[in-house]
Amino acid sequence: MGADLLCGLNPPQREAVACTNGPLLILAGAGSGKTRVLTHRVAYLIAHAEVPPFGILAMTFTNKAAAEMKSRVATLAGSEARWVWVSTFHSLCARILREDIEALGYKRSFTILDESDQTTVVKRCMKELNVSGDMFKPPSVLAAIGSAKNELTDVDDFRENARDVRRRTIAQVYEAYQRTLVTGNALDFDDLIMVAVRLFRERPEVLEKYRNRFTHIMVDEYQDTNHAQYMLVKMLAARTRNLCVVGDDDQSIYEWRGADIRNILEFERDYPEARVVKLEQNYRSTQTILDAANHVIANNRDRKSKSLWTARESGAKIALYNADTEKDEARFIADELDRLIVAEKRCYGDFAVLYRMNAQSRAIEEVLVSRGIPYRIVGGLKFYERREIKDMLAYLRVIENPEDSVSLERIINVPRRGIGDSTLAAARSLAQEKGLPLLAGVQMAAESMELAARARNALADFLATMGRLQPLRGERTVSQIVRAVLDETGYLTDLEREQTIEAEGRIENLKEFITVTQEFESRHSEGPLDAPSDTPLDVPGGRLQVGASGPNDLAAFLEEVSLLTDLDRADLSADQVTLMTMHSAKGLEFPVVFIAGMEENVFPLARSAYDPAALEEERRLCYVGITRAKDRLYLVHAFTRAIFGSSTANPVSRFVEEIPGHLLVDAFAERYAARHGWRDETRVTVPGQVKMEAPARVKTVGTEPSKQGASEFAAGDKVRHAKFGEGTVVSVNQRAGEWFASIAFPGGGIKQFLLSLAPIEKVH
DNA sequence: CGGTGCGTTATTTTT
DNA sequence: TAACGCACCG
Repeated sequence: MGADLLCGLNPPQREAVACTNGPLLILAGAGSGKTRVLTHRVAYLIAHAEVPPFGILAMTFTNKAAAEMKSRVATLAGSEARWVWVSTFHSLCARILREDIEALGYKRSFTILDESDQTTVVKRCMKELNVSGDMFKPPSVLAAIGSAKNELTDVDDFRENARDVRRRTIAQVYEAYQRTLVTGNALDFDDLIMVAVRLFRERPEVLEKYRNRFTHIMVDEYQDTNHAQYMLVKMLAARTRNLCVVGDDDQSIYEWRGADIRNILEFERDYPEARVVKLEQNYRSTQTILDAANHVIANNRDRKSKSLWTARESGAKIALYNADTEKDEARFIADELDRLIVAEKRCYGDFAVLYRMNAQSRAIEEVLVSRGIPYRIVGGLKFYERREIKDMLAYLRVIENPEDSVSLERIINVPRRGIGDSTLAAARSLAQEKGLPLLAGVQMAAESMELAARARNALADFLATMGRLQPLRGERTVSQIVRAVLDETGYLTDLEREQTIEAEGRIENLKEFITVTQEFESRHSEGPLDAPSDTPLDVPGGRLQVGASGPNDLAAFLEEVSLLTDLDRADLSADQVTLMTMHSAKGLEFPVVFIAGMEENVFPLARSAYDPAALEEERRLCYVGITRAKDRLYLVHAFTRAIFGSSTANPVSRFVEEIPGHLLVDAFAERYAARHGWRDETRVTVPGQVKMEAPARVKTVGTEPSKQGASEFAAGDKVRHAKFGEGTVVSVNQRAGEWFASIAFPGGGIKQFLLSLAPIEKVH
């Protein structure tokens, strides 16, 4: 059996699978069969090394990766596999904390806050502390708090290390924020990890329990771990040191979110006895695509050198298309897509369109809709972030955890019941005086003579409603509770009364939400599958509790939902074109990939261009994007792009320049022009609302581009414009035989000019 | 209290 | 473009 598991693997893969003891670092390039190695290794541990399955812990970042690994391990190792713990970092920590968090003074019914909840709390804390929203943007304050938590820096540490005014102010907000969470018995995503580490530190006997349990630990995407996750893994693995981490420093694209690339670069320092295996054979892409990826990434300094190779032939060249605008870009993509469906008998599911920012999806979507091409968007507007869904979840959370003040604030006046800001503020201050959760403050306020009778009645009504809903917890199934909330609160009636398309959409979403709860119930009523009665932790499959609708159903549902993302709901098997950011595309592959927006200031983003570390991360993102493609890759850039309202002209991305010319082919010259002829995109909108007429194009394929004006100006030149005054040439680029210059004016932004017409002269 | 309208601002986001 | 915060008014 053990030997079977080594069949069909290449030598380094085999080495990684068969290395069952001690620390192991697997450097797995893109498409090198990483998941295959991980799953085979789990099966091998069970079958060959006789490791009990419940001693194996495999950690991933996404539920999707966890689910895939789980099912593939099941295929290889059979029913034994369900005892293996395959879990995301966050759900592992959530489960550990549900068991033992009481040791730290939280209750086991704690709520998990998502990002929008966090923003709400931070904004409120800033307001209470009179911190100016101009100087301190809530998202950046939140980011500072988040990265502190990722570094395991608590409020006290943070305050002590706050040197300047800014940091000291943030320290105050952090303190207030954390106090809000603690009194609300709530944890944010970062807390899940940080508090778990704290639990291990303060309760060695708890750590000991897990250390003894997990004799073999595996971590996927190790390059994306942050310090807290690193520490968690280190603590868990300290006894046996049977730690296998898999990652690729070239695919580290979450540094901005706290991922610490040193975790992988310095693994051998942490574990000097570590074995290192490099997987460099790529089974995914053509040689041309790999060459391009290798050339781009070679421009990064800080990396473990490796070079991907493939046994596949070189394949098609990478098609580069210079679109006029983002609309033309979308049109080109749709054209090529249709063409390949016929010419190469492709299906929609073979294609992915990748971009840097979600905002770019719009133009592409519009064209796909108008052509009737089926597509799916990953990311962007999320199901669980829709208002009505968040409202329902907030009700459920308050029912489950009445101390959850964040959720309570969300729903106390939804639907409208006449509880306004001032009433709420009164309740809040009453609660704060006594250090009690908000609900207690609401109860006091309802009886307080300080408040108007109308406000008191409104509060009393609300309390009565919640009083009817609260007892349903443990008595009814989740879907029954949701229905009760919709009815009792009048939420549904209000929406129905609205009679708008928007309201109808919300009702549809609520129906969908009920379906989600029902699915959850049917999954959980299949009865105890395999849970031994001695410890509820022994449930494989990421579930908190097993069994028919019991008292903890709601808790389990809420936990599952808080840790779920849209990606987990997306059905990637349907025959549709996939649109998503390059970040979301990590770990996926497609026969044909389009990368849109290959322009400076878009990709790489303008703010990353001058920060070497940020630029390297952008480049890794580019590497990830390129290596998603199996057979064909398209790089598309637009001469001008309307984004956030105004249009800007950007030069082609430096990443395109980093690809050797012989790997590229001009898609326009190759076929697009031949099929369509030139179009007459004549109007170019430039920043500052200046509209400029460019001559209609009368060019035919093969005509030499005009060289006129080419030598006149160059980047860096100082020029004077008749209207805008002195400026500096940022770039000069050619388009359809005409030369354009981007000129920066002090204080006036960057404007685009047609050199043959614009009133500009050189200044010496 | 709650609705309207204006001005500001703008990555990426595994959980 | 579009979402959100804030100020103002009924």
